[in-house]
Amino acid sequence: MKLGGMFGQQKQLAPRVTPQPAAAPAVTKEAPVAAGQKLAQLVATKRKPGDFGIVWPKVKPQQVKDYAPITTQVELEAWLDRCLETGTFGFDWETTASRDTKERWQEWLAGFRYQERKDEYLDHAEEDRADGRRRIRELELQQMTKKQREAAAKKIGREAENRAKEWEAKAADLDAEYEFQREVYLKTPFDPHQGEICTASICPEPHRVRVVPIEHKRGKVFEPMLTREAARKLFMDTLDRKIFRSKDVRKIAFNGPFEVKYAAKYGKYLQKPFADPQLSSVRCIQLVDPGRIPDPKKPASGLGLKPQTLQTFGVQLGNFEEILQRNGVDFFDELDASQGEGLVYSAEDADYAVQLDNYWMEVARQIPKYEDWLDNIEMPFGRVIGLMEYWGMRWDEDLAEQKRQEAIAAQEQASEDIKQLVREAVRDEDGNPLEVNPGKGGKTGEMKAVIFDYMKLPVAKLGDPTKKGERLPSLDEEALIDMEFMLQHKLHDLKEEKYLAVRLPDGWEQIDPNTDPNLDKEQREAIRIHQRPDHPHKEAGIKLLGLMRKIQKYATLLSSHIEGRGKWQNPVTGRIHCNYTPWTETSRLNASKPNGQNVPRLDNDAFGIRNLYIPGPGKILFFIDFSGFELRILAWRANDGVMIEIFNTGGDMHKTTAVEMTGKPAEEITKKERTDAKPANFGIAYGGTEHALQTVFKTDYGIRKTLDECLDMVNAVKRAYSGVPQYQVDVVTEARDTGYSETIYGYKRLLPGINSSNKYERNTAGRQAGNTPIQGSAADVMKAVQNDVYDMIGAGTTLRYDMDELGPDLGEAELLQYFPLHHGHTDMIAQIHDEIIFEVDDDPDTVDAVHKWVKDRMEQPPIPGFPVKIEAEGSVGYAWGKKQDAFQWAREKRGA
DNA sequence: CTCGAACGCGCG
DNA sequence: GTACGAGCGTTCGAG
Repeated sequence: MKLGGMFGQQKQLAPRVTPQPAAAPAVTKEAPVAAGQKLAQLVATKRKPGDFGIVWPKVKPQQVKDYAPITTQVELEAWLDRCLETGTFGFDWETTASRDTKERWQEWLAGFRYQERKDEYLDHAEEDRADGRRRIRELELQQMTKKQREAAAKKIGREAENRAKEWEAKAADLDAEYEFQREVYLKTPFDPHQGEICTASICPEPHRVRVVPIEHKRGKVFEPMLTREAARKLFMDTLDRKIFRSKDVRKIAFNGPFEVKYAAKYGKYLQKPFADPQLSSVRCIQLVDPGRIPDPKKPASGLGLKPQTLQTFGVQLGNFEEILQRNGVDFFDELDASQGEGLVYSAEDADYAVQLDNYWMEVARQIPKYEDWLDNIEMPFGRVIGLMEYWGMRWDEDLAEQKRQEAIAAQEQASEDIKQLVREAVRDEDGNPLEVNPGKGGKTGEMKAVIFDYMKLPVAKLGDPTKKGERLPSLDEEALIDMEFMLQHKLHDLKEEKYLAVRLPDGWEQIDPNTDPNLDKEQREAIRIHQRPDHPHKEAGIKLLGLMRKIQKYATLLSSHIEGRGKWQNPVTGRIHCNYTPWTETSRLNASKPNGQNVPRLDNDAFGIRNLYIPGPGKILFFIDFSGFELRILAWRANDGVMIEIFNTGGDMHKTTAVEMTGKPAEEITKKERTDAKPANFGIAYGGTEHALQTVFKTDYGIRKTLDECLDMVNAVKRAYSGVPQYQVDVVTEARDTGYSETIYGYKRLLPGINSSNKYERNTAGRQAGNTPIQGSAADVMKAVQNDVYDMIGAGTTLRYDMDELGPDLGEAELLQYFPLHHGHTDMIAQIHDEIIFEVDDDPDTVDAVHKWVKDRMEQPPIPGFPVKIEAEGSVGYAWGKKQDAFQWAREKRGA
């Protein structure tokens, strides 16, 4: 190694991890000292921003493996006792298509008649060709010239070939459909509603694993005298009794949500401690070795169990698909898991989950607060993800179809109106009415040509300046609003808007703005604008822009929110199970396939899509959300006395802001003035500017304000809550030093741009530094709450299960009072950042009990001494779009 | 024909 | 050129 590489640390962040950590630069760059001394020394040394001075864990060599199958309950109990001794339970499920799923597949195959239909199509193709050849031969018998015969033969041949090709295309479609369905079928083991656990492996310490083959077509299985259902139940019950409910055993699974989801299928809940080395590894790598993550949007990609085991321990694990392929089978349960590669494959995952957990938690301990955050917030939250994915939300298919038809009709009507309007307003080069294709959303190239080339409507806004290439005119909602405004007021440039406020002298119609000596510059401009003729397409243009806004709304609602959701309905549950991941920059959740966190609000949706989300039979939806959550967190983080006072005394922050903006006393603030203050308040948390505020007013509130007015408002907010701008300066200063921004429980977001020489990058990073502690702390607090909800559901479920087994003990009223939450009756099914959705028995006592417990938990101070009151509000509904107050509902229900 | 960029829009 | 975070559907052009 070159000396420059060892000591020249200009650009160095953290060293790269290698399979041989002895070679890692962090260990070798300084004189060898004892680890403790070294740590102390590193703490004392001033480090570069983003450098955590990690001492990479020493990797112990792999030992001879003790992998073996377990086939009896006695062996299982003994092995779990071992886990109790070590305090470690590394585990992994192998799953397969369930019997029902396999039956459904066989039925589908039978109905699809793949081979039969394919043979039929190909026969038809062959017949068509043969027929063509026969008819060409017949031409010989007819009276015609050679040339005629050749032409006729050519025609017949072409027609026959075309018919044959059509049959072959049908055969190809059949192939494609079969392949598609088969791919879907082969993925069913990932879905607990279509799959089943066939094998489990259990690791109490590195290198020692027992594999439990529960249901396999070959080899020994667990308790072979039992039915497979009974064996699986015995296995899960035993795990639950000895391990899952224990608060002393660390349950470790790589990609924990998957294991948790399958546990939920059997009504099992895993109490903390719960570890997932996928989370600990990626979270650590993001901070100490960010170069290892090529795509920050998908930080876990390339960091699965197998690549990590290779990179960290130098061990190449078996490949699942290859093993199946080599054995010529579709699913794992067709292999023997009691010996050979089936056994080894199962065992390895649990073994290396434990080893990776050990390794990365040693790294986490060297990052301030990270071990705590991972152990108490982030890793246990994987259980919540698994649970919410397991349940999903019921989707009202019939109503959805009705709404789909309505949306299609609305979209088509808007499309027809646009076409007709363009025909009337615009002629093509030949003087004929112009035919235009508006597409689904009215944003095709043809439409752009109509608007900007034919009609020459004014351009209000150009495309994204941060993107390379020419800035084309924008047609987003803001642009459409501004274009309409410009037509109304004869503006050629939006910058002229300010002249509309200029007071015109009497008789301005007759004044020549170019020569009159009594005018100032502004008056001249104003008169010039007012004296302009109307745009030749003023009326048609305004109508067209209105239609453009409508068709875009309909297109979005139809494609993304009706059709785009319905297609994800699970074939078994009929529900929509969206996926969640924690991979966001602020530690928030995200949701996908479909995104369950962006369902349109009723006030912005002509079709009421939230009403398509309904509870299951005998159930009701219970919603509870933090009120003003991020602003409360901001009040704490900025330590702003005024904001804290407002939130703690039930005051009205929007009104207070309005007072500062208008200079009027609080009693005289009008409803409009209060509404005006709202976006300004929300904006400050993002480091908002007057420009952004202006856009929000225009697009969300339909109010036009000048930049100066918006600037005044931004300044008013900063004056009213002086702690906030101070906080924003302080947090940036700190981030420039440390290289990161941090949340309440310790998540850290690296901000490489914070010291950039590029002003834009630096400012962006500065706003992120200010926002991350707010948005990220809100996310952390929500995760802590949901972790406790999960634990409570687990506790209630366990208690009721034990009562069933051991005989009744408590009455339902007591149960609801002390353990209000339990599986299958009070289920947590979704999270939308500051809101949790539950599906609960349609019973006022149950709803009240859940409401009371969850509200109380949510309103606890996030940390001791937290100065701001936290409030949560509950509501219920038989559809997402039909919320009512939860306490009132329960009262009425009891009365009825 | 497939894939990705650009654009636009839904949510907190 | 100036608001934070996220996912997805449509359109269009490159490969």
